[in-house]
Amino acid sequence: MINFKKRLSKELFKNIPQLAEEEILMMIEIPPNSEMGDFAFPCFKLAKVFKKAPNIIADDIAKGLDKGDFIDRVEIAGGYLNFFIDREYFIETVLGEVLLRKETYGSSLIGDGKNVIVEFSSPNIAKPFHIGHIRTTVIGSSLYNIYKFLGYNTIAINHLGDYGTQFGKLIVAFKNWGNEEEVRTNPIAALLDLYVKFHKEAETKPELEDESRQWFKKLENGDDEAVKLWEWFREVSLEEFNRVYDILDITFDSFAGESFYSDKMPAVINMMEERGIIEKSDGADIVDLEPFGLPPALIKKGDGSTLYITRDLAAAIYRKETYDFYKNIYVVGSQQILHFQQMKKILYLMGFEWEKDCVHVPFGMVGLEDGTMSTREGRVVFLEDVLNKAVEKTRDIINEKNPNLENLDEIAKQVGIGAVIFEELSNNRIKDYTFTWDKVLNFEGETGPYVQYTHARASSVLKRAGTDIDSNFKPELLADDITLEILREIQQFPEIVEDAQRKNEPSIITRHIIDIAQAFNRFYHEHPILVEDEELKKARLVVVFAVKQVLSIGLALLGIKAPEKM
RNA sequence: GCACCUGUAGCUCAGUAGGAUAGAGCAACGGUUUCCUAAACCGUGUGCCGGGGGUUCAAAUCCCUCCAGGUGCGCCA
Repeated sequence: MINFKKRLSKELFKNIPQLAEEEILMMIEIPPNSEMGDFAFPCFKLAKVFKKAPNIIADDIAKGLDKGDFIDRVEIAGGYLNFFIDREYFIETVLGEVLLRKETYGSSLIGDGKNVIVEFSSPNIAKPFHIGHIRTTVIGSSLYNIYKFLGYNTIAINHLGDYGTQFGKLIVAFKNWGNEEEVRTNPIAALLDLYVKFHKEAETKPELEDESRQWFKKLENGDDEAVKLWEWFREVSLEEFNRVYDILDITFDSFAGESFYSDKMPAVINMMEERGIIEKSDGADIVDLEPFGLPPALIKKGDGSTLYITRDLAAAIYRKETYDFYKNIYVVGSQQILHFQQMKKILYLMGFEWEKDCVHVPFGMVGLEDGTMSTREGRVVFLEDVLNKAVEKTRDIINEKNPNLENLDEIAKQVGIGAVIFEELSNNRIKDYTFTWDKVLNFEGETGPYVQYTHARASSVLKRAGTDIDSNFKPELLADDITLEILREIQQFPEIVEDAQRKNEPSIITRHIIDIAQAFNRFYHEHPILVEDEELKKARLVVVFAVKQVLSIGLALLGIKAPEKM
């Protein structure tokens, strides 16, 4: 792996033995402006150690430095030591690396032998799959890809919301007002109607609530009728969800949802009791988390039935036993920060030191322009509608701009869906955002189609060139600022991927491939590629190839297709 | 009331584990196409980085405090 920073820190270490090599590596930064240098080492911190002014220290280090074969020159500016990497060496190494590693450029084996669980999407059975679910779905899927790319053995779990008192309600509603035919033909809509109807009726007939609690109890006890209905609801809902997952091309390794853990909860509660961490309070069982500054966690209701957190505890323990995870990642909304804090503390109190490997990856809420989404009030934007509309719009654009394009449907799908996913993954996940049709259907500027378009352009040039990529090119022909800027971005890509993993933040990759695309479009505009001069053409084609390669890797990590034409 | 998150250009947002003159996109205005895809490129303008203190050689970034918005706090998930 090329790593200029690492090589630099090795050289610097020889002159600054007072610091650890690792420390030096962390201190190396990239100057705000490439004219200042390729890499910089700030000497301010050393001032205290050496009792000298930073610029003098920089000067001393520069004098003792062995430039080796890769440092062209060193400049001192203020307290900074600025390094200029030998251009030809830089060009050769970066492009050589991409040519060598191809679709594995930026991947690594740091995760080798480690199991990482990513729990994401997790929609509720019998409820619509709406725009609010898209974030967990695409963030989770992208994290899954990123961890896998870095060598982790990754497990995607869809923790379906397929259990809980809501199913008692649904059973009661179905038995009172349900119609088998309707549920069969249009499951989610019919079940949602029943759910809404239940709440309306329950306002005047509170006994319905009791009835539904009883039915849920029956379900937990394995009552035949209850289980049968529940299985049916689950099955028809899942069919609808799978349609969306197919469109998004997302797969899961496990659909073990909440119900899967229903028979594993008594054992968990026993463990807690043995540990003596459960207390009675107002008829319910709770765990006091006062010592951690957290409100108490409710484990069991007054009627003895369990709650969400108990299932999550059972799930975590089951996963540890089954997968022996290195990390157990929950891609769940920021509303549940407290829930996961409590869960981790309970695991801690139960003596599981691996609770620290359970990480909640929260994200902000999706709102609508006219307020928050409400399933019950019908104020909801269906994910499938968004995806379909994006594909339709893409088809219109293609018909206008590129009417002769082959397999229009396939490309329209790739670009339309890509636009939606890209938009979802372009901001820091913690930020709340407001869904607007304008935004998802905007295909210009920092968008998915922009990056895909850039990829298609690069692909098209390569195809037109008609020759194989020749790694025996003359690097000096690529030593202009516009081309170098592309190579700097490409050189950073592996670090960017690692950063995205460390922070569980796919948007870092999204932002970076925009930068690469921008740099390439500038290049594309300024430099004709398929020129007479064979040497120049050969060299530029290598750049085009590298850009296409890295864009396609980046898009794949986000879960977006990279069409060759569009 | 308590806890957590957010506050950067008209709008949407970046800002790399404190660092050099705070950057993109959109919107606005102007320009580029007999030439490899104009979903592109180039140019023009805008900032009390929510306010106030503090730490530091250096703060959008760390600490304190206040303000604004959001979220969460026992029988939902």
